[in-house]
Parts: sequence; C-alpha cells; structure tokens
Amino acid sequence: MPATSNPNGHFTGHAIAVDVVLLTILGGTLKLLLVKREQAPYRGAWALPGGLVSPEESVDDAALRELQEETNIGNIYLEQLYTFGEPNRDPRGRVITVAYYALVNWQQFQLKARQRVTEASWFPVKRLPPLAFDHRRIVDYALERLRNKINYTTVGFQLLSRQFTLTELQGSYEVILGQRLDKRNFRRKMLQLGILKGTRDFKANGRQRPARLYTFTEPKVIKLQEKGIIVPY
Amino acid sequence: MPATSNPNGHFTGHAIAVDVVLLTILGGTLKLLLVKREQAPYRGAWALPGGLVSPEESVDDAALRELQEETNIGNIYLEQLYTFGEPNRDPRGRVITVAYYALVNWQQFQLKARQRVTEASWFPVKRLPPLAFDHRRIVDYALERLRNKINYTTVGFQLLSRQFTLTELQGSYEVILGQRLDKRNFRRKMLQLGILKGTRDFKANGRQRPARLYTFTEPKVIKLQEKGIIVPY
DNA sequence: TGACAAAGTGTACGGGATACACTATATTTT
DNA sequence: AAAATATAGTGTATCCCGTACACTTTGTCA
Repeated sequence: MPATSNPNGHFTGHAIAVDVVLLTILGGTLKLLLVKREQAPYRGAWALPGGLVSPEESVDDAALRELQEETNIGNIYLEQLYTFGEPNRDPRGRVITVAYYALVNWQQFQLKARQRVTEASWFPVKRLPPLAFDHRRIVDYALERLRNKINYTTVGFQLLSRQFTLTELQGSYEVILGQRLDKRNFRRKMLQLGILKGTRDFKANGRQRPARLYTFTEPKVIKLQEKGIIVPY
Repeated sequence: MPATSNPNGHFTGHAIAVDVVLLTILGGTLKLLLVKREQAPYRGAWALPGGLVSPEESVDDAALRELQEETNIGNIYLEQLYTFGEPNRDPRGRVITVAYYALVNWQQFQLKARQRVTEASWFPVKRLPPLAFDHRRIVDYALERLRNKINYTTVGFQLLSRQFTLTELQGSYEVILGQRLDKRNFRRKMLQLGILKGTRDFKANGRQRPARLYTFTEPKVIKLQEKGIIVPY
C-alpha cells in the first residue's frame, strides 16, 4: 500500500500514473499502440504505455517520458484526456491515473520504434485484446473524445505526413468518424477553410493520375479553432 | 515533504488535491465562489474550495465532499475540468490537483449555504482578488471551457431554477458569453430545439406583463448533445 | 384609465451544408 | 502507340439555418 502520511498529517501519499492512448492509421483502419506488461499485476497482458509519475517531474513530462521509454517515440503533442481516480482501479492499491492521447503518423513513428525496450504493437481499435486495469475504459473515452474533437479542430492532420493528398486527408476523417464522406463537399470545405496550401509536387500511386500534394498552413489554424471547424456530413 | 517510496520502491507518494470552480449568476454578473484560507500557506488569502483526496475515496467524491464541508453545498453535478501537475505549484511540496467546475442557481444554493464552516463569498469573475496557489490559472481555464461548452451543451440551464422565463435563460447565456443576443432569434432557436416545455404559470416581475415560465425536458437532451447545440450569434 | 416596461412575435436575405455524376489524366498493359 | 485502368479533380441546385431588424401585446401600478 502506497498510502502514507507525513509527520504533520496534512499529506497523504498517492501513486500517480500516466497512460497514453496513441492512435494511428494503418492499412485504412484506426490502430492503437499497446505494450506488453512485464511485471505483475496483469503480467503478460496488453496495456497502454505509461507508468508512475516521479516526484520531480510534471505530469505532462511523465507522460512524454513513459512514452519515450516504452516505445521510443518522442517529440509529439500529447493532449490531456481525463483523470481516473476510482480507489480500486489498481489491485496494488491506490493509483490515480492521468490519461493522455495523441495521433501520430505511422511512417514517422515506425522509424523511431526500431530499438524498443518493451514489446509493443499496433492493434485495430475495433478488435482490441483484453486490456490490463481499466485501460479499456480509457481507450473508449479517448475514442469518443476524438470523434467529437475532429469536428472542430485539426486533429485529423496529425495522422498525416507533412505533405499529403486530399484523398489521404479525407481518408483520415473517414476512419475516425467511421463513415464515408462526399469527395466534392469535403474538398470544397477543406480548401475554403484556408488552412491548406497546394504544393507543386504530386504523388504517384500506381497506374492512375497522380494527386497533388498539400501542406498544412499553421498560422491560420488558431483563428479557426476559435470559430470551430465543421466537417461536411 | 510528502514524497515517499514504499519498501518495494515501485510507488512514490504524491498529495492529490481537488479544487472546485463554482459559478453562479447574481445581479446580472457571473460570480465565483471563494473561501478564505485558514491555514498556511496563503493563510487569509482567497482560494477555490477544495482540499486533499483521502486514500479511500474517489477523486470525484473528494471534490463533492470538500465542497460540502467548506460551503455546505451538495447534490450538484461537478464536471472534471483539468489536472494540474506542475511540480512547484504548491510551496509545501508536490501536490497535484484535479480541478472541477459547476454552475449553480444562486437561490437554491443560498439556502444551503447559511450554516457554513469556512468563510466563503461570491466574487464577480471580472474583479477577483489575488488567489492562493495557481488558482487564478484554474479559474481562467474554467471560464474559457465554459464559454466554449455553452455552445454545444445545456450548461446554461444549470444556473436557473426549475422553472424559468425565456428572458432569464437568455440572460444566463449573455452573461457567460459576455455579449448581447437577439431576443427573437434566441427564442426561436431555443424553442425549436424541443428541450423546453411551457408551463401554465407566469412570473410577474413588477409592473409589466408577466412572462411565461418554462421547464427543461431532460429526455431530449442526450440526442441534442450528440448533434451539438448552436446558440444564435 | 393611462403610462409603463417587459413580453412576445415575423420576414427577408445570405451562406453553407447537402445531394449528386461526369471528365481529366498519368500509368500500365497489350 | 493505342487502349484500358483507376483515381484525381470538378459544378450546380436545393434547403435549412443563422442573421438582421421593429413593432404590437398585455398585466401592473400610479
């Protein structure tokens, strides 16, 4: 039991953990990064990357550090999701966890993952194995938040490379929302938002007409987030 | 210092606190409930109601309990806001705080608040005194979230009594958004949402024509939250 | 009974969400 | 070199909703 009191009785010790819901698109489906637990409890079970917060670091930093340590991925923007504070969510005793989530482009991540410490793997969110602790609940919460958030922010872009085609962008929205979108309406909407800039490059995808590559123009995003982006359909 | 490790070295103790941003409308302005600190640090300063989480209770329960203890207000819905986890936000040592917020109807609260333990008072959010710890930052964050949330949820209703006039409802939206709304558009929008039910009662407000009282029809709200409520203007 | 003050009501305009199908073109195959 | 392929890329009509805007109604109180 971790709970302790210091001499003056004003503080009670709790263990604080962080857990990271990291999502990507791979093969046209949304996938979640899981690591295999090497210690009890739930030894051998799949779990979210994460671990305990050290006394000297911020909670945000702990999330980044754990992700770095367990999956060798770093330098990404983690958004705080929710804090889960039920007394019995960890069989070892009282552990409160602060959950984070992020979307990453799989290709960029793949490179960094070569020399991993922990066994890690991507699972389609529609077919997850049994998860340790209450991690399933955390994942469900993250997915719900994501589907909501894609309607008024630019999270859909985090899944793509720096340059991307409009078809790829539409695909990331479709995977997150779980529904098909109309090509003409989607393109008109995205282009008129003014956050995309066409490049002179094209992407050849086999034996069809190559598609123009676009980039994301950061500066205009802030204003949009105030107004709220509404995606077609 | 509260930080401790247990024998096996796997757990590190942290103090977990909760803080509650409780808002109401009083005299046409948005007000925040603050309590006067009776102990060091920041003794005598105004602070958010809150305190440390006990080992046996959930974080949500702790927020409700602290609010009950310090202000004698209970039985309200607290929404989790954000977890603040910087290492040096409390001069006593490492304290991570989970912030909550809620809107209440002042008249209902007033009754309950008569017999308070701690000195507490409502302050207009535009003229707050210096606050203890990083509570100012927490308040600012709550206000930002609230202004955002009122556009797609029904938080504006929590400020009112069970029966209310459309003018009162509009007033609560105006106070939160900090801008005037058009009466005709506001009424049309609210009525067509289908979440209001007119009663046969009227509220006489002096020497004008009395206004019809409405109630809020809970069941339809869930569907609306999926679609998102857009308030006129 | 007349003044008061807030309650309550309608319409015109513009923009954007929606529905819907064909042409353009680089690549690969024959 | 011509034909087949498969995705890229494009326009229009409709409808709903957000917006702007001002006068009439009515219970109360002097």
